[in-house]
Amino acid sequence: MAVTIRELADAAGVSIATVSRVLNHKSHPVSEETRVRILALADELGYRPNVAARSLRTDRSSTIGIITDNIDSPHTTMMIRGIQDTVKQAGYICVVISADWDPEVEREAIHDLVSRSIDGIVFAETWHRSANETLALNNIPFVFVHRQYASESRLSVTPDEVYGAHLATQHLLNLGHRRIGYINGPEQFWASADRLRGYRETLAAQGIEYDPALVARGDWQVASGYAGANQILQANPRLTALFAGNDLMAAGAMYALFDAGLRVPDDVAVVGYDNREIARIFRPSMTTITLPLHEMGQAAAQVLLALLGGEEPPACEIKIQGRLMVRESCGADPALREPPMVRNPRRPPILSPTG
Amino acid sequence: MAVTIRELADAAGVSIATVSRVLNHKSHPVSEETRVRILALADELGYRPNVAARSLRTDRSSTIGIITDNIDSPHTTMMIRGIQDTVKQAGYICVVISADWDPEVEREAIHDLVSRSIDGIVFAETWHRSANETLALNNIPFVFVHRQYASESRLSVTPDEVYGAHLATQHLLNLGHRRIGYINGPEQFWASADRLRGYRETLAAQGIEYDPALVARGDWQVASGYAGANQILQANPRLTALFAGNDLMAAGAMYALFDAGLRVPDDVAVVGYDNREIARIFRPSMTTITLPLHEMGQAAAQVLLALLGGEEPPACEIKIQGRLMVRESCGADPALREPPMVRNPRRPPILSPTG
DNA sequence: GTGGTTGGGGAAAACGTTTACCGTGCAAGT
DNA sequence: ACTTGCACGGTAAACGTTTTCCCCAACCAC
Repeated sequence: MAVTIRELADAAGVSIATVSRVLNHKSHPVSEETRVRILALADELGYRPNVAARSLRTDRSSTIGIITDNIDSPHTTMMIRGIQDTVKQAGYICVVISADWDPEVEREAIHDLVSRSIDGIVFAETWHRSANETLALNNIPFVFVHRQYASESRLSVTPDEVYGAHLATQHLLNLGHRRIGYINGPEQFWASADRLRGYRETLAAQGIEYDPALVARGDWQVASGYAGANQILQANPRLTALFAGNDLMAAGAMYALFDAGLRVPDDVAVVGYDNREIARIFRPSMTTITLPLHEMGQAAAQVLLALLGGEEPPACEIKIQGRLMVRESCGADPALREPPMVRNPRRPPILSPTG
Repeated sequence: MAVTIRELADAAGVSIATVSRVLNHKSHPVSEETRVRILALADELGYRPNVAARSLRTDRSSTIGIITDNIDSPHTTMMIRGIQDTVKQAGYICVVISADWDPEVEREAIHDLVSRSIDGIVFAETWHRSANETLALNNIPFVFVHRQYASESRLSVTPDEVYGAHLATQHLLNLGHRRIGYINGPEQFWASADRLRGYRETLAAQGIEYDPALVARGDWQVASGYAGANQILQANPRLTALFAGNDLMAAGAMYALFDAGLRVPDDVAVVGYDNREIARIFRPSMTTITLPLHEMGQAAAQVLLALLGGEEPPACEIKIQGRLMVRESCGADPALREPPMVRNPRRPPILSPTG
């Protein structure tokens, strides 16, 4: 089987204590000579500490848990990637658990992780506050990332939605638009509230007063973007720009504009949010706001690592800013844009009514 | 801290050996009375075996590893979900590692997992055959799922690409089409080879001879679907149907058809492959072949569990069949279809040139 | 009555680490 | 010369399980 610390110690002619000391580079001094000898020998024999034995002794496992409601979501996987990339450098690996929006499953998962001497947990887009006490009791550090409900003050990292909506709105203002519609997500998501706020504040800063007739409410889905755009259009026939709370609704909105005989971006400029895959593929390709999921994962992991190292976390609530991704749907100067997936040399974008 | 087997044994007035025996329901008999007493007490005290200690003793960890090149891919996450769902019922959890197409990272990951007494590994969409010997040496079972290169015979589960292409082609034939174009993926992927084969065999079975002028080669991306469709169209002006090797190329193809003044599905029917998110969102929504990723993950996990249980695996190469997802782009009877994301009551689908 | 079997249970070794506790031997300070 | 301190290293306990070996009582067959 695998080579143990005992065998390594015997081979080096020292005690296992010495080996352990050089490997864990602790305070206890070891002569430079034996140090390099053991290190060389360890490398040669391919020695790898048995993690189970170490965990048993130290009650730490070099493992962090990621609890999410469903790993099968584009949001979640990018955050996981960010977390992994960061903790990996510190020698940690990740176990991922899908809790399926079921508090009982989540609770069970937490207990399981605790019995595995997990070092820390990040809750991605979820938290049912089940077994919160369990974690506190075993004082296992935990962090939230992209959590939906912000009712309590917790260590968490979230996207800066206000800033993102500001970016989108300001971009449209910069392009000369003044009547800018907004299709919001469901109000119970703070993302919706914050994005609406960013939209309003940016307009206000420009001296444009808020007009409720320019705002519709969707449910993040394509069909609601379609309906929302029609609603806004009906109240504002002279609309020149539309900002959608996410890319799916932006797609629906563009379908609606097309059906209304309006061209994008020529007649109406459109900006989405999230930078989902569809934004790249759509024609016209969508200008949108990126959700900085990878960076959020990294930030959450850094907070967790700090906690594990006994440090104070940098801040209680960390907000990560996304950025504007300029593509075709906003009608901005092509020089600013990334090339579209399919450029049509002869014809206007597919959504234009020229056919 | 957590309650140990010692405390549980003391509370029950028995030895730890007895407790261990009832908990692991092994051959050694225990009287029914003490059995229920211990079980009740364990439940009451919230006893959970320390996994590290158990691993140390048994060299098993109730953990299986998933190695993939990049967790941030729609394909991968659905397979992971399938794996998780299956192994969870057997008490296993999953650690997932992204190897980034780097054999060295993969090798390192394998060693890490071995030192953690991992019970089994599934390689998802990857394998650099690094450290294959390591696994064999420690006789850790492993399985491949959705592996790209099939040069060697290994325990693996893959989608039945021939069947999927057959489904698509047959569907178009059933709708009355005879001149059916095909945009293939890059030849070095067996998925491309198999899909092409399914296409050819289905045509042959119908007595239609294979025409190379109806086949183009893409690279899975949107732009290549655009180019491929144009190429086929130029050689076959009377084309009535197009089958694309994936949904992205199907999207590109539909853009090309639109630009050529052709309506989908009225003039040309289109079928994609993979059932990616875009297939649902696109207008017209795409008829496509599902990639049975969840089922593949489940199957792979079942094979692994069988191996872990000492059983013989059911088969060496398991192929999972996808199914036809009928939507708008093929022009089939609407009664057969799932409702599109956005139905337009007044106008034809967006891709039609009526504008 | 003797020997064998069987149901039930305990003692203790072992798994591979980390680490608290002790020894040396040597240099420096008094 | 006698402490004191430090650099270096060994011994052994401990972590919480599983499992081997053993024991005891009861029962059965002869």
